[in-house]
Amino acid sequence: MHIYIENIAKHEAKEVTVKGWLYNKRSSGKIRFILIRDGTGIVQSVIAKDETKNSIFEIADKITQESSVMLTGLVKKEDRAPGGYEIVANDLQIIQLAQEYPITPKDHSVEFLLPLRHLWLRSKKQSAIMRVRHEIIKACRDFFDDQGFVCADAPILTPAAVEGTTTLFEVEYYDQKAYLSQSGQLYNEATAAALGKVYCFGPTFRAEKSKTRRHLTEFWMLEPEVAFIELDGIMDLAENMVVYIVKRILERKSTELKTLERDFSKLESIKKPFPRITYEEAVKIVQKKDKTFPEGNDFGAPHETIISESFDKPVFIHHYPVNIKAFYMKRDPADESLSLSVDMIGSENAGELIGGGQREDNYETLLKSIKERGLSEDTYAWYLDLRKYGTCPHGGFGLGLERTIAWICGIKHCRETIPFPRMLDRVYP
RNA sequence: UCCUCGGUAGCUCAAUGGUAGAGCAUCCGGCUGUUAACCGGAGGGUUGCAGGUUCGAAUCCUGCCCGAGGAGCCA
Repeated sequence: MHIYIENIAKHEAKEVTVKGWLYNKRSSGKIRFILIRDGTGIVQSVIAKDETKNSIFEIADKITQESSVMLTGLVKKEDRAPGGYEIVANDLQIIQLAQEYPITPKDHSVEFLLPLRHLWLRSKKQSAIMRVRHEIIKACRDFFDDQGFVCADAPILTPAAVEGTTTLFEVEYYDQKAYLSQSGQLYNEATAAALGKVYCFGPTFRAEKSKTRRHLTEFWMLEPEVAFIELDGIMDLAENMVVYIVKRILERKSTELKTLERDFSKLESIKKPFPRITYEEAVKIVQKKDKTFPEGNDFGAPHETIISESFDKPVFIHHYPVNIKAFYMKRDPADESLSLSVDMIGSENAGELIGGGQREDNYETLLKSIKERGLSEDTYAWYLDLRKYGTCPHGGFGLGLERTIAWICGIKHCRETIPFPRMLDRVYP
């Protein structure tokens, strides 16, 4: 019977077949140990010369790393085997004998591994990250679906910019120009007015010349948008979501977190409430360590580090000055120079994981803001329409998926959190 | 666009102006419980490229190419 390695314990003392790839092998005189991986786990099989067919023993000698194989044998509880179980082989077939495999079980540099990403994904650590990624995606969807949100995805091909105009990938769209989406947010506002509570979840694209551990040119963003919600409600939603995701990964992906050598205590402390500080309070924290930081500026990576190190949980920073946030942010009625915006900085120096806020819902104010920034009224005509036909207080946020995965996995660089990272100067493989 | 660091065997690195080397991988041999197994042997090099200084350059100088980290911008 063909089984997956993750279920091996259920088949103790039974004959099973595993299908997979040779992970590694060791030998000692007349005994061979081969490690097979099938994507769900790794299992050791033992082949002793005097206790099995000669043909199997010869195959075990010949087999190379990453050859595809089919192995049949008896499952035995064995403390000496990694994982606690091993298979006593009585049949072994090579599906394809692999050529010399470039990625050995020793250390390699990212320089070497990145062009080999299609093979690198087979390694223990990388496949663990992909499994955590999958669970985070599923947790995000479940969190919103269970509360009656509707997934209403935004288009990827768009006629205009959401954020700036300098960071767009341009594509030919028949006889006109189109751009790859930087955010689904403006469309979310339309679907939220149709459906009440919505989210979109898909790839977004930014042609920034950024070359840091936090940047990909193609990254996934989860963006909920809610009608009749205000700033505090947006923070509540984000906080509940993050707590839910972290708890679920701890419950369901502990094996993977162990493979990644993650410090569990750092994740176990992610509980409500998260600190909520104003931009002004955040500036004071930064200025304690960097006296040169001018109030009114946006925080750069070193400043985020200072803020992050002051807390052992993610922290919300709200009420940023209007001029460092996008045109659609609602102004604080109590102080017109401030916006009802909020960012969430991850703990352990994970950077900005969430950006969002309450949107400008007044037609005249929004039009003024568009004009002030030199944007075209015509381009945003449909967006302005939303303020003509039953406008209401509303808002939402965007969660950077790859940064969130990197934070939860304790991985430094975002490029390891997506199967095939797209970065400045790298689109292969 | 700017700043910093780097490029030596398939991989990871050493050799600080004087014979280019080690571990892993590969191939051959040994070992009946291995845990990135171990032990012995072999093959493997235009030191990123082009100039220059020098009796002599992987090493010093100039230019270029490629890569990594970071800044700005941003999730």
